[in-house]
Amino acid sequence: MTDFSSVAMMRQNTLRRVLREILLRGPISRAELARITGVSKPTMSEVFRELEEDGWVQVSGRRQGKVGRSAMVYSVAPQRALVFGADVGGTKIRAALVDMTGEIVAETVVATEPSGGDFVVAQIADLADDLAREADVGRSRILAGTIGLPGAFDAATGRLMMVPNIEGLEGSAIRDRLEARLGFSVSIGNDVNMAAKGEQWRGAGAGLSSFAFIALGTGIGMGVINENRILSGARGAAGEIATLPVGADPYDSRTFRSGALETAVGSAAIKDRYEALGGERDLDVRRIIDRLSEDDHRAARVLDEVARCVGAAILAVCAVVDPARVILGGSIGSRQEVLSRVRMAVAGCMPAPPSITISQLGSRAGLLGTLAEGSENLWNELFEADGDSGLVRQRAGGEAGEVA
Amino acid sequence: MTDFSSVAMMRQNTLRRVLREILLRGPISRAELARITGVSKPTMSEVFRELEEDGWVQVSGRRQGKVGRSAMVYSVAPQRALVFGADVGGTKIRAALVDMTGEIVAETVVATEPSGGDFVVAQIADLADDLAREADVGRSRILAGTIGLPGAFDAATGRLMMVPNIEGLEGSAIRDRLEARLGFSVSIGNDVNMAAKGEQWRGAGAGLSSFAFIALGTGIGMGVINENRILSGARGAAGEIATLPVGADPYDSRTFRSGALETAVGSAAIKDRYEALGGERDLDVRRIIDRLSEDDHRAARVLDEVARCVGAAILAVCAVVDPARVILGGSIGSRQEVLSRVRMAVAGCMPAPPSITISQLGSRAGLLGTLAEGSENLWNELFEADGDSGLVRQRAGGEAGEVA
DNA sequence: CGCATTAGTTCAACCCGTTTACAAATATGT
DNA sequence: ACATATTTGTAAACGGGTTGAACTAATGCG
Repeated sequence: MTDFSSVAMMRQNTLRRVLREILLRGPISRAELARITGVSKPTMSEVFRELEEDGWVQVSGRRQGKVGRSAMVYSVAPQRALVFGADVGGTKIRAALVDMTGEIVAETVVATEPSGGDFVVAQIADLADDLAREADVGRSRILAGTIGLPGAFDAATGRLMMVPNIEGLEGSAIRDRLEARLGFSVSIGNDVNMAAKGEQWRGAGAGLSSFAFIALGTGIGMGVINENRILSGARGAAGEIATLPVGADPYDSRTFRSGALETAVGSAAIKDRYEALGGERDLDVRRIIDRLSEDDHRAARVLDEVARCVGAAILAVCAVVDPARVILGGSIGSRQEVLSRVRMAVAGCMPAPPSITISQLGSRAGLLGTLAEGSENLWNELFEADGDSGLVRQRAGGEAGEVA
Repeated sequence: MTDFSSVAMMRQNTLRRVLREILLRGPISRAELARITGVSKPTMSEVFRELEEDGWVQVSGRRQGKVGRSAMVYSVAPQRALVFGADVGGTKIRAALVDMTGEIVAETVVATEPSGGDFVVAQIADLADDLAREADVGRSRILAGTIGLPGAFDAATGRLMMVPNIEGLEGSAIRDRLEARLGFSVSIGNDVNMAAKGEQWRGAGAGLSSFAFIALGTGIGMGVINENRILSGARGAAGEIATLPVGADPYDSRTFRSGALETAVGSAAIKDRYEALGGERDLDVRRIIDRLSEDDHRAARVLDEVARCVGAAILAVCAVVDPARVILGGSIGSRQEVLSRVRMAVAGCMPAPPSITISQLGSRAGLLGTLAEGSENLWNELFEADGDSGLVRQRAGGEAGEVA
């Protein structure tokens, strides 16, 4: 909305406007920016002085070769503001730091603390410290962070519900706990939603404003992006498609709690189906899919059945949210053998099926999503928010200083 | 984003900020507003002078009874800016004008021009004229409008697709045509989405930020509100749940084009089912439902079957978008006899079903939704947009004047 | 009727951005 | 090599918008 109209706010706005343009347009001179934005040259110089003093921009060269005086070229100091992202899974935590230009300056993977709860919170905080050290930047330069977690984060109550795999987080005010430990503003996202966001940032969803990401592995889950926003639902449970009435009778008491679709296409279901057809016992799902190349007709039949269920699920998803594309991920969903069968199935039940592709980022999708989400939040805070974004501290009798 | 920081913009911002506060806080004095907003008294008086000169605010009384000098109390001139809304159906067009306080100042219903196309466009334009006359306001005071239409409006291409019931609109750039005729900025919305918006504005969705509205009549359709925004989908086809894989095999070639769910629960399906059970022929669906009170076991069985399908559809919708509530509307959906059966069905397939209620606005829901949507658009244009919102014309050697 | 209190105006001062003018630096043409 | 056109960047004067302080106006209260 419109910001405060006080005189002091005007400079704050100019600072934001100029910094944003430098970020968007890359290395640029003051005169050039003055022409583009309409801000006068004297003001531009003054603004650059403040931004440079505060460490936001730095000289990155001189423009030469053209007629006239050579220009000082400035660019944003990428490490002035960093964003922390972490994708917390039941077994692994992936974490990284990204700078303002979108470059990942440090990344790591560790095993999740099996004790869960506060141990995981502490572990995440340590990761932030480690990464800052690794990237050789001040810890205080991390201004925002996003944590991806399995489960539904209810923004209204601030609590994380339905958390599988990690002990001691069910019903926890995880955001507040993390903020207290990390010392910067934290947002929480569902792991599959984050994977969708990641694919949009630099994966199979690049350039799309509305699409769905379906993670098909042990279980099944979905993240939907609609008009560039994550579809969250009233309790943060949107995309929990395990319960879709597909593959089994939804009114059957056996599927009442576990979810019809998941009992039809989850890893356990695939194994069960394979064994029921007389296939080898205790075989990993990956191995079952591998056997397709050995002309295992049982594996082929099982996969066909699974694909028909996934196809119907995609039909349902398209009926409700109309995605431009469906991206398949997860250990099963990202198999080419599954994709081709799903495409076939979808062609059999939809007159105008969406494009269907495989995740480009694999297991890193979730992490990249948290980085994208965190960067977006920081961007909004710096450039879109009302009032004082704390870009450059108001000088009250002193020098300009740190960020809020 | 942040607006232009030029000096001239500062006053524009102050105007917007002040006008918005007056709208939100109702009748208020200048001194009071100065205290609340932090804007100084001299500036506040100057701003009020401009707003009054331009007709945005007017004196509405004096504050007396308190110690000290009595204050002039101002409020927004409600008819300074009006919004036009129209819900265009196959047989009827409902249209209305709403002022800035949200009060409907004129409303009408007419039969839709059967010739369709340009005739309907002209008809809508005439309605705007008629309503302005009826409300006794200048036609130019209508600053924005929203038209609800059946079909999917693809914002990317600007064209309306899949239009049933109205001739000559398929594939049309309907927004541009309407804007040309109406002379103010127009937005297009799907009729069911508009009904959902209407229920949120002043119906069964009041106070909810995420819910679904399901229209069950001749066909079946849905509008979803997620985080106060309409879920549109990539091609504006979100909520077209006629094709949900419920009630029939989605891979059956007979339901390939018509949609599994719609062939199971549409009016035609209900009649067919009833007749197949040996019920009276050529009976209106409304009459079939009426017969429940006469202990017609065939009607009961048909309705139970339909409710089970709707229940499974709601399960699917909840799995995908997690609404806080499902509102049933349309000629069939708004029947109490249907609601109770659907509630029963849902309890049989969901551990934690959403609340399910009947539309409070009936056939006016769509119209109210267009008014809500149009008001929201105007609000954004006036108060949230970048740069010059044209609230008060820049004085260039003359008096302040009209709006853009 | 005087006083405390609140509403609203006048005026000088300040901050920010712009315009204009000018100094500094660089490529180009002769 | 040198003048010239061109561009960058700074200095000074100016103007618009907001503010704080001082002031006038109006009202309730004792």
